[in-house]
Amino acid sequence: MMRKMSTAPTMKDVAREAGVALGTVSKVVNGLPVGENYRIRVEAAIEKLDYQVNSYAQGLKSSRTYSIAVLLPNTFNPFFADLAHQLNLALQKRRYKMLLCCTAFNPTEEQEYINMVRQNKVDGIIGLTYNPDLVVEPDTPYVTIDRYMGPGIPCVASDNYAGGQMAAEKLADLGCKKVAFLRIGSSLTNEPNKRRSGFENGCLARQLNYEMKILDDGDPFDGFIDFLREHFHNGKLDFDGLFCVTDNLAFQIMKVLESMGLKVPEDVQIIGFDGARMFGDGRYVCSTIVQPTDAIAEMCVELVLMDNAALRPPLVCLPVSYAYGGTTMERP
Amino acid sequence: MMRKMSTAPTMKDVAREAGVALGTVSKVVNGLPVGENYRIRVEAAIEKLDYQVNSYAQGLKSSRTYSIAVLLPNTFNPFFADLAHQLNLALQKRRYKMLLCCTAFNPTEEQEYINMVRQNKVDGIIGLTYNPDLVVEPDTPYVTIDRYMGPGIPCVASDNYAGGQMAAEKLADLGCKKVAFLRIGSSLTNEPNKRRSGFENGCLARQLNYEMKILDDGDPFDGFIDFLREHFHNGKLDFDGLFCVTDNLAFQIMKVLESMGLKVPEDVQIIGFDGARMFGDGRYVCSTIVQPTDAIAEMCVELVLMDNAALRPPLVCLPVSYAYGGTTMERP
DNA sequence: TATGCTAAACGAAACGTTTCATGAAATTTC
DNA sequence: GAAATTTCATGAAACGTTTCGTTTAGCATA
Repeated sequence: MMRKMSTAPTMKDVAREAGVALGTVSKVVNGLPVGENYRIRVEAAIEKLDYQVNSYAQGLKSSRTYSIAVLLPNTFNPFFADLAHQLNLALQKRRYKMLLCCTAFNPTEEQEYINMVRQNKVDGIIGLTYNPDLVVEPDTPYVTIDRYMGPGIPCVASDNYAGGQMAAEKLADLGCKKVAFLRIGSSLTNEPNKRRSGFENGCLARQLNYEMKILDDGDPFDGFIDFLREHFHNGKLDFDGLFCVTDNLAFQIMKVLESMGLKVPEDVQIIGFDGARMFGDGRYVCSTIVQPTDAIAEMCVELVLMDNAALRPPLVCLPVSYAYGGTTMERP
Repeated sequence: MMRKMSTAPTMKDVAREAGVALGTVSKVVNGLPVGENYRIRVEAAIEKLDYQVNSYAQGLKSSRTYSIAVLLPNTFNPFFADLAHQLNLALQKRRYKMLLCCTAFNPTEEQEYINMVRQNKVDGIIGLTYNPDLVVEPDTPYVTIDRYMGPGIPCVASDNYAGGQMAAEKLADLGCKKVAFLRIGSSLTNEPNKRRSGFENGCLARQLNYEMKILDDGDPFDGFIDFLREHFHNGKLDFDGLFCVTDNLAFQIMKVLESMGLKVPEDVQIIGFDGARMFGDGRYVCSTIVQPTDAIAEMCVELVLMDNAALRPPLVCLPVSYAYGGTTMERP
């Protein structure tokens, strides 16, 4: 007496087993109101047959897929890694799946992923992208991180302006007299660019001398080396403090300073931005302005799943904080 | 004269537009042989209507979803982050999507994700998991990283034994006289455990004195601190070399040594395992045995997508290499 | 007991593909 | 030139859900 076990059980099988109609099973599965005795019978049948809904049939019928695509440049950079992790957590909490797409900062990749994801009918997209003219399906909720892309597309970011200001104030508090701001990155208008104006403002408020060295994405890194050399006389740097636009940059700059025979933080104090840590819980890579990745992730998920699109704010800025990481002079 | 644009175009729309049958459109979309003139007409219609296949309908009908679930503990640890990235690359190359699931080393999470993923009818699963008795759907191809789970479930790993041996040899080459192996991690049998025996063997071959301190997953980290204290007399450590089972551990141990007033690598040389780097391309966190994450990822994808399950090897070991990271004495 | 009303189960239709039996057209063969 | 063969477009059926108009059962009222 063989049972046909060749194929996975469907709702129809459950209905037959429980002696109820198809629609009733559907209701039970979706938690809709059903008579108590029916519910019990259906649940027993589900248990017995080890029934699992087929989410492809579900997706086809209801165009609700419980999956969100996340576009990030990579998972190398601890900031992105952290973001990926927090997004995964926030989505999981709501029983959503995360489709992770690494774009390598490549505008073509970004667009291709968006297209691919359209086919997959994800319920929404959360993207930290660099393509200035990304074409997104207007009917798929889209939320960006760090990059304002137009009305109807909310952008979630740290309070970059406040972060820049905080960095300036911290350097001033730590006794710096002449500082510099180093930035390399996208030349598009985006939220992280506000770090510069925040920093400038902070310096002005504290009457702190400052210079800027701004490179664009394609520019060779050597630009910074040249800049530092120009300000290097008799074994001493003109600056006693540096604010680097990211921890990644700070990390690279430290290597340059080291090769010039300069000590961090004794000769130059450095503050980065992002809050990069080595193993998720290790110490910070450098003294840094920490982005609240947990809050950012939570907010992104909140917004991308929001029913009433009209209520979505165009820009959400979340508070940053300062963390000691050994590249500034104070004791932690 | 309004076109109905309310809903996305379907194959039926394309067929009507091109004046061909539904099946013909399907063939064109799937690259099956079709008369040249038909193909051209269909392609024009697809272009014109901006048609995108609905992969949920596709998945329902063909039970081929072009998506693979990847289970990793997190994306913090640079090794996992690297793996995630390389897997993403390898999958993307074959036009597969990656469903990333972070399990936080939690057996329950792991099982829940497996269950969730069953519903989603992914084409396969690649998992770096810790639950010893994970129940996986036998009809979904499963490939593990680092953990042999039984026949029919291929395991991809670095050559951990050779890596351990390499670490011992390196320490011997660098002039160490007495070394120690520190390990914390899962007590299950798994591939990384072979690092110990490889190391032991390497030490014996080179007549290098060694000790071991092995902690299990739940054990408090203080076990290592106690161990080091026991071997610390008059400001000197009994060991001049340490092999830590992961870079993460090496990183933590370095902090302990620092707090004891010991200098790395002058007082103690340290070799870790994994090949963790800060920003994907920064320097290594410590001198380390590097795992070939690219090859691991490629192999996992290869195996999980392999048509003939019978041909899948039970275990694949891939070659590791040594990298200088500032915690050993040689110049890079 | 007959009537009206509510609540909830029922089950057919539809979602957008793939597949396959059918048949038409083109090609080959004698 | 007719018959046999091959080639390939056709379109209906099926995949496993959700939805919604219909029907039935249950209960209160008179």
